[in-house]
Amino acid sequence: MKTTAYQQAFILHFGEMGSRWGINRTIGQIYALLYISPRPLNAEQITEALGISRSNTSMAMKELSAWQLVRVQHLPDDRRDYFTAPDDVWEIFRTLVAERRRREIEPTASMLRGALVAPPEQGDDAHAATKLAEMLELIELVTGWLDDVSDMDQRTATQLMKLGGGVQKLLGAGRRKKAQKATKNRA
Amino acid sequence: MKTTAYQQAFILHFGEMGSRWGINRTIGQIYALLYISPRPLNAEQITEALGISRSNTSMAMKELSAWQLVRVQHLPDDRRDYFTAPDDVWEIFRTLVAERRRREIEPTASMLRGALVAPPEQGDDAHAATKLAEMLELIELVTGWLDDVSDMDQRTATQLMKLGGGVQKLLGAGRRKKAQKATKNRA
DNA sequence: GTATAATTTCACCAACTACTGAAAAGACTG
DNA sequence: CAGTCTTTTCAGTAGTTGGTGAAATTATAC
Repeated sequence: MKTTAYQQAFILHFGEMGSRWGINRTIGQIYALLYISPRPLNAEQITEALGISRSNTSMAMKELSAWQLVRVQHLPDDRRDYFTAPDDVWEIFRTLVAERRRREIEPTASMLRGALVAPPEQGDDAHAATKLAEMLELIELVTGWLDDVSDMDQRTATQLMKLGGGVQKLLGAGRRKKAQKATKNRA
Repeated sequence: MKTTAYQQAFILHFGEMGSRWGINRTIGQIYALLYISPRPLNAEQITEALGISRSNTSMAMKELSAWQLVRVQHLPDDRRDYFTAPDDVWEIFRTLVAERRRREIEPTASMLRGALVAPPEQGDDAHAATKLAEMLELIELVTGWLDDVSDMDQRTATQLMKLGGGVQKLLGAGRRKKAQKATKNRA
């Protein structure tokens, strides 16, 4: 497995962005490689393409599997594992949203729910409880919405998002804050 | 400045989640503290409340300011800086979305645009270019939508999100993937 | 069973990040 | 301006994370 300069640019970018996205360089690179690869790759090919150690590849694949971002498959007469990224970006997007929600938001939502079971009613604690409630409400609103969108097929979701601020017309109200904007011609 | 056990729980949770959110413990704790504090706090109070060093507080405030997540204000006859988090969660949410977008998505979108100015037309590079285009399209769709929602006032956005999958009725199409769901009674 | 191929685990080292205390810089007062 | 209060910077260090090679484990073949 050798990669072209064109592919390299993309792979290296994902590696660098990895730290901002909370994943490590190796994982970012591997995912980029799998995403653009026209065929499944085995661990050895990945190792060679990226110039990393075999064990590093192994650990990264484990992590990517935990994120449910890769599929394993097998070729006839070959017992090595071959990996692919789903080829539908929309599916990848949904998986990412679901996993990030589970890891980064759900624990907080559940802590907040716990703190609000018997909210204090006096003093600064009462004020704190009010703020926690506001935060929880927003979290539930947004995650609920994300659930709804994840349940849509790509076509519907696309339609919905392209509609953008235009949805207000449908809702009947006309409360835009900053007049026009990009909205208009994305449909 | 001392914190109650109730406040502590919230603050410590944010500190722990910090690593998952890509911020450090100190920053998570400080933000939690400011968020629930009924009044502005100065650096010394924060330092004391969290049991960290004064210099750590200073660096954290610099970082939070860079994220535009805190406001500085002054009290009469007191030359220390007093910090607050915006008290509207919706505003905080918008800031977070905008900043994450700027730091975590925009660099990639711009790299993709660059790679697609003169896309290769043959072989594996051509396939890669197709995948990059798909990714860019999704990114633009989602960020465009986020822009639209950020421009809405909280009321409108809430209404929109509560509507959830119900928007499909408005759109006229009926393509839900997994029949009903939580959607129904959130309005 | 033994041999071989493929994968995973893990102790170790390197690189990076978070935090501190001390010193410097900046801002205001009289 | 000297003195004081406040904030910032920074070198050093502790703690964490990332990546490797060697060894162990698992899976298949003969």
